[in-house]
Formats: sequence, C-alpha cells, structure tokens
Amino acid sequence: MSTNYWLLKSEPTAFSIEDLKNAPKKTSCWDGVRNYQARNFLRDSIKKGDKVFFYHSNAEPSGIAGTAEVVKEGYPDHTAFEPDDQHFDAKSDAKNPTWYMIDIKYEETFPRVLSLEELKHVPALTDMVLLQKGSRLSVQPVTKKQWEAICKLAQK
DNA sequence: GCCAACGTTGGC
DNA sequence: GCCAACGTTGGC
Repeated sequence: MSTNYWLLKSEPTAFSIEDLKNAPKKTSCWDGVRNYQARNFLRDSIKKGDKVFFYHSNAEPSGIAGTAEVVKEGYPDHTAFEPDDQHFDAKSDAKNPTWYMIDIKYEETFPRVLSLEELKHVPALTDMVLLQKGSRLSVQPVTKKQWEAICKLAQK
C-alpha cells in the first residue's frame, strides 16, 4: 500500500510542533476534531505510515512548520465523552462514537516556517486544498506532488 | 479585534 | 427540505 499525505492544522498556542517534539516518545494523539469531513479522513482514510504536514494556524506567521508520521490509525476520540473536556460533545455516544482521532509522531521541524503567503506563490501548489478560497478544513489531503514540492522548498 | 466564509441548528 | 440565525475558523 502506498503512502498518503495529509495536512493537519493546529493553533500553536494550543498545540505546536514543539509540543509534539517534547511529548513522550515524540508522539501525541490528534484529538478535538469536530468536523465531519475532517472526521471522515481521520476515521477512514489516514493509515499508519502516512505522512503529515504540521500547519500552524493563527500564528506569526501561519504556515507549515514541519512533518510527522501517522503511528496509529483512527480510533474513538475519548475527549468527546468527558464532560470537563473542552471538546466534550453531549450528543456523541461511547457505544457508537461520532468523533475519531489518530496518533502522530514528530519527524522534523523545517529550518523555517513555510508561510501561507509563500505557499500561495508556488505554481505547483495552486490546487492545494489549503490554498483554496474559504478553505477551513483542519484535516486535509495533500498530493505526492505537493508533498515533494513543499519538502524541496523547505530545504532551500 | 474585525470580519468573510463556512458549518450547524432549528423553526416552519 | 428550505433557509435564517447563530457559532466557528482563521487570515489579516
């Protein structure tokens, strides 16, 4: 099975790539996704061994900060069942979970953040989901071609 | 902090 | 099933 590529958004004030790097085993669950389209990717499409870009949103600047690898495929997001959790969802049922999460492991931090502004000017990336007008998906697919173009750009 | 764009909710 | 109102995302 071939590797697929993804982009995960996070506000660095909530959880940054540095937080992932400093986590035990450099691994963390990716919880709190409460959007059905993003949930479907987490539950159905993202596989162990897939690669992800770690995107910092609402940041200075917003952009791709580095990469990580999927180490655990979709499983129920338990934070949905915890009333004290910020991501609690009273309507979800532990016996038939609505929300899913994955585990990712830190791979690398790019020498510099590839800002949204910079990415917009890369011809190979014009079709990227991230760059579409009004795109808010916090879990989104990335093509191999886009992945390679971005990794190459990061090393410049 | 503003606000455009999108997603969700709920009345009908 | 429509759609207005509301809530959220996320760039700026």
